[in-house]
Amino acid sequence: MHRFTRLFIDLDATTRTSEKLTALENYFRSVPPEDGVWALTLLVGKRPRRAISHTEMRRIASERSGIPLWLIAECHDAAGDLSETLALILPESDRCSLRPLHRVFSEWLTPLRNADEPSRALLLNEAWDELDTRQRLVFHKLISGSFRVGVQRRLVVRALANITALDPAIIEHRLNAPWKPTPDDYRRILSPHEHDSDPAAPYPFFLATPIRPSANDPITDDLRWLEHHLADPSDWLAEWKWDGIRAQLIHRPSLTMLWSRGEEHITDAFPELRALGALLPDNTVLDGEIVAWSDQDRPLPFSDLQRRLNRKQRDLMLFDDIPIRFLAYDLLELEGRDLREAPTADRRARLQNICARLASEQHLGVSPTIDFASWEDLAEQRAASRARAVEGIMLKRKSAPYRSGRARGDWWKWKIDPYTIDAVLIYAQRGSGRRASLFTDYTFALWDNGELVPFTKAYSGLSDAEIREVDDFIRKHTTGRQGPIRMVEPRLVFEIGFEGLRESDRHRAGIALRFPRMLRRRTDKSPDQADTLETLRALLHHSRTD
DNA sequence: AATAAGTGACC
DNA sequence: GTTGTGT
DNA sequence: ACACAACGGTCACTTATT
Repeated sequence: MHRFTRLFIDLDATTRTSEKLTALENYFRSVPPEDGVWALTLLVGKRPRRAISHTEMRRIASERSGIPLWLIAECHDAAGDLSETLALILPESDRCSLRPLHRVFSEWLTPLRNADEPSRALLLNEAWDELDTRQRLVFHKLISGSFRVGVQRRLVVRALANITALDPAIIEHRLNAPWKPTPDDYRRILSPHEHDSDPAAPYPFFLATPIRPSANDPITDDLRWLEHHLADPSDWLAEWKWDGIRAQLIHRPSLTMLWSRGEEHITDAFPELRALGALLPDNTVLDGEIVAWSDQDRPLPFSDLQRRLNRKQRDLMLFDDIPIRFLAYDLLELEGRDLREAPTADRRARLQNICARLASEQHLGVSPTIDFASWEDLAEQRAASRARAVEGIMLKRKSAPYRSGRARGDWWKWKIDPYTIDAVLIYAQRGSGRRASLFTDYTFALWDNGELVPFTKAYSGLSDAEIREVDDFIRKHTTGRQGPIRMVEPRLVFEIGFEGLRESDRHRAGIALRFPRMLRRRTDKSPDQADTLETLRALLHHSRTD
């Protein structure tokens, strides 16, 4: 526990990649597999679900420290983090626990989850007796299900690659296969032998970058941007950007599996697709999109598809209500040969060959390429995206290999221009972490019969400087409070951008937005010039019919 | 038993 | 998914 | 350019509270 706490503090203390990397390498070099595998689980895998509720933790801490609950709530409000607050208010201890990390799980965390209430209090007190302040902080995060630390998977992979002198891609591939926090699995993941990888694991996905991503790109026009950055249209392959779930379909002898982008095994949700495996040559891996597909031969909304995911009740799989297709767009492996280094155009040709034989399969299709003569031509076709129920266009360099992760340059997404609407800021809430001291979380409203009706929240889109301005306004123009929420004088107007909208009964306005964000402050507009709910309803109606 | 709140997957 | 910041 | 942090909403499911 002391080494892991040290690692946590080190990772938290810096934003420098090199320092994080060193901290990770030192840690993994110094701990035995029993502990290393738990650390690995915490850093790249799933954080433990909570073993005790905040309410109960607060109460037990209050009993031990003698600090009343209301005061703890105040401290929590000021500090912004309950684990930290409780670590600080408990009677100080300078003992430092040497209990190894795996025993923290087996002797504290697991029992805590299964114990009854009095035993939970006993266990917690026992742990507090042994841990120092920093260890308590980490421990609280572990047991309350809020453990998070500032490293992402990639960095951990790099650290392990450095330790083992293996290619990061190999580590990545091994981590993609199912593993459990056991010393054996840990040794396998760190095995210096290159081919100890699991054939059931998906390849790391290649992700596209949005075109014109940086706000300060001097070129503001999409067509100019394409001409400048992608140059010759004939070097590029265009496809529709489907609104579905990215997935790899892996077919091994007597085994077909489907993996999502988050490396989740989702085969069980789509048995129709597992059945496709039998039609493919052994050891074939397809990359593509699972899309809900109407009998009108067009995509259904994403939310329909989502209903097929995470289902426990297998008897109600909605096969007929929500039919699906796998639209393949890449071939990563064929008959055991890894094709990722081959040019995109070649992989495409082979993919079409394989799927041509299966043209009658209703659940399988090749995502068609879009013929286009010029960028202008493609822009015109893109304008039909909403009508086709797709999200825009994908552009892939014909000569490029299949890369891993969000590598820039070869795969681009050119999404449809977002919808926009001008709305009034009416509530605000504090952010968390780096933004704990500022009001960064905003609720927006539209006019409806002379009344402002809240319809969405948005956080992203403002720079720190703009946030400070808005925060200042909120502090000076608060009209009331409800718990952590401040009511704000309805004076600021923002242009809200979003990708789509649908009816929803979770919101008073009856409509929910997809990917809402602030595009800009409308200082030129007064609140009464903001849009109405009627405008939004009209957009909703329009989006269903065009 | 019914409802609310939380979690984790997808986008 | 989107976005802004820091290195 | 990249990694990271802080956020939006849905759905299905689980756990806590009434």
